[in-house]
Amino acid sequence: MNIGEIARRAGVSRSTVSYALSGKRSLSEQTRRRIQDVIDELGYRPNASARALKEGRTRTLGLVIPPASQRLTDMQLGFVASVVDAAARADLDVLLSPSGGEHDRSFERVVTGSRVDGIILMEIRLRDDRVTRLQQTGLPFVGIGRTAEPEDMCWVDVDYETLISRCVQHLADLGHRHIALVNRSAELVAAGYGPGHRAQAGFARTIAERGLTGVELCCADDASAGHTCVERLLADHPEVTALATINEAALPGVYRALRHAGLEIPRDFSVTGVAAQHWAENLHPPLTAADVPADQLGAHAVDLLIQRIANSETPVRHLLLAPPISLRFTTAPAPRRSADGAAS
Amino acid sequence: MNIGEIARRAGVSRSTVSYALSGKRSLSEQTRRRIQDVIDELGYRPNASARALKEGRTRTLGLVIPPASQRLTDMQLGFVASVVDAAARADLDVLLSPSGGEHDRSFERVVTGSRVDGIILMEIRLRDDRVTRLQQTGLPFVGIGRTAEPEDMCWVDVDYETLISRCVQHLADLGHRHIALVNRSAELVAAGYGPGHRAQAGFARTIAERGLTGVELCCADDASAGHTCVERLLADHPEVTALATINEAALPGVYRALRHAGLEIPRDFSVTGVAAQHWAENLHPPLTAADVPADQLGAHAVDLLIQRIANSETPVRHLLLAPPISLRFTTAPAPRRSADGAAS
DNA sequence: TCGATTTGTCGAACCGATTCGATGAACATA
DNA sequence: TATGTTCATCGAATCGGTTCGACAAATCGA
Repeated sequence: MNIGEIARRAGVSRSTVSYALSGKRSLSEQTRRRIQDVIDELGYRPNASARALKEGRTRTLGLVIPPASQRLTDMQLGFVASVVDAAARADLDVLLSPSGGEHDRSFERVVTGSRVDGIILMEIRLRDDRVTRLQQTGLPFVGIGRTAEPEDMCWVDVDYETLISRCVQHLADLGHRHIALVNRSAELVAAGYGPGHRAQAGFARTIAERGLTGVELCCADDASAGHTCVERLLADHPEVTALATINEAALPGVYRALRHAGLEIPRDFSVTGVAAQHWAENLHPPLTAADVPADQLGAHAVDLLIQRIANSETPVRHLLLAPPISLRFTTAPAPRRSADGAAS
Repeated sequence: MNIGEIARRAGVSRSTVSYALSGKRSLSEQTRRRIQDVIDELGYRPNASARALKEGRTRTLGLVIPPASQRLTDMQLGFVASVVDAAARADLDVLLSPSGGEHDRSFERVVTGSRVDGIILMEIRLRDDRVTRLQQTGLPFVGIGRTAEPEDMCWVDVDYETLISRCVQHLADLGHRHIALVNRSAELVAAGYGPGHRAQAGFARTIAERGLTGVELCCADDASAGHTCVERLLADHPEVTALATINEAALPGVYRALRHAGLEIPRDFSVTGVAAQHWAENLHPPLTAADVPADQLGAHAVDLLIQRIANSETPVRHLLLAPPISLRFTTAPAPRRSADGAAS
């Protein structure tokens, strides 16, 4: 069931069938009809490999995700979903490639075997070998996230520095003087995870500007780690009355630990940060947070990539989003506390 | 940078380079070395489309997921992760295709354009057009889930009927007489979602066998729906003292509604069901549930598919898993209640 | 030393599409 | 009627690999 078979049954040459399919030359209505009938009858569709070989493009995008074994956060899942959706809208397929860990073969295959027309790279580190590798090869790519020197690459990113700064401002405006930052895991930050570092920077800067005191904590990406982390925070720094976080997966545990300690949110303790909208809304109480528009980011990344693929001379473009904080129900004026930090 | 270029630089023919790469014929150590050096120097890798065209296989698996816009449950995410991992271990790539909704073009492209060697189909309905379509085309495929007549296809599935039955048995053994089933959304069940129907069947059968009374509820896949659903349950059926569910996404809301109603889990109300282990453990209190081993299922599906691809005469095989219930902290003996159902 | 076998390499065909230049028929123009 | 256009279609080359048959050189056994 290849193009030759169609041609034979329709009594035309293979090239004529090809033109009927692509419309790149005019055909008599009569032959076009005949060819279309045969195609419909046999359910023929051109072989993707053959087409890719001749055309020099695969109509496929690569999506490089963090090693799949490590659970994706809600936000990451949102990115994947929106990339897949946006690609589907543009009639492009998506090839998934876990990278990092033991999966470097997969990354190399995708990058180097002409399997895809371009790549979307998630979870970029401040220094990232994969970016270097992609720049070597010249394959078009767009990052969701950015390296330390991001000028000569295309990316979309969330401005964690600004967002965490705004969170701290917001808490300071409410009278909180002692604020914690709950970051993502220590290993991730140590490995140069950009959002972690930028959140730190925004936090430290704003704490200093407003003359507050701040505590930084790292926390693994799950609820029980969030629980432990806040227990420790309350024990070691009882003066703290609010926290901001970029670790959405930890939030259920954060809530739980506060409740266990007899602190009601937001009356006794305020919580805010950066999270996927879906996640923030489904917590209880719903989280006052900067809602990361994962769907927009993913779709925009796909758009940028499509442009670069169409014309590799397209200037590199960036999109740095700092969505406003959505006020929900987890921040309130700082409670009055006695000197030792117990709630009044 | 194609095979001809390598051949020229190494001073051999293209076929010799090909044999050097595949090892399918013996070469002198000397020429093999020379060729390998050139390959390493230029970082050459064969063009995947050309290879796929000649070999007649793409070394790619298709993974058909529910429309990405609709959020994946934790369990579904586990399937995706394990499929991607298992495929990577077998040096296969994974092409993602959202299906259903507006994405039928994507499904057709994957199925019919010779883009993949085989397909893994998630979220199969009791009657499923995609299965019919795949059987027509003869493309090897394996379902995660199964249709109403699953004998002539390959699949792996979770035995929801047995699992929910066991949940009810467990609750009955603890003295509960009035038990609810929290199913997934009404639309999903109406659309012929297999697990929904099979859970219903197991529930109804066991309720009858043990002479209990049962209530069935449908509930959308998120926490707030779970909350509403349980509120309604408590209002309409105050005699109910326990529930079983296959709707893991609703569980946080289920817990919350029970707490709001002043019911402590498991003292006043027992909760159990089927969930991804990760999810069950991260709830608070951790859920007594049948832990679905998503990673095993996905890996097994990939294995089956690889076998079928290698030899399409491989007999169809099934795997129906009924993992044991892990006792955690959400079931307890039925509370004594007054006749109108209020806790004593 | 001759024929048989093994070893190492090459050339050509092929996979299934796309696309360019060519060709012949139909038609218009002079 | 000769000439130039336009239209519809075809044949052949091409994309970058793999693989089969051929063949020369080296090695072996008798």
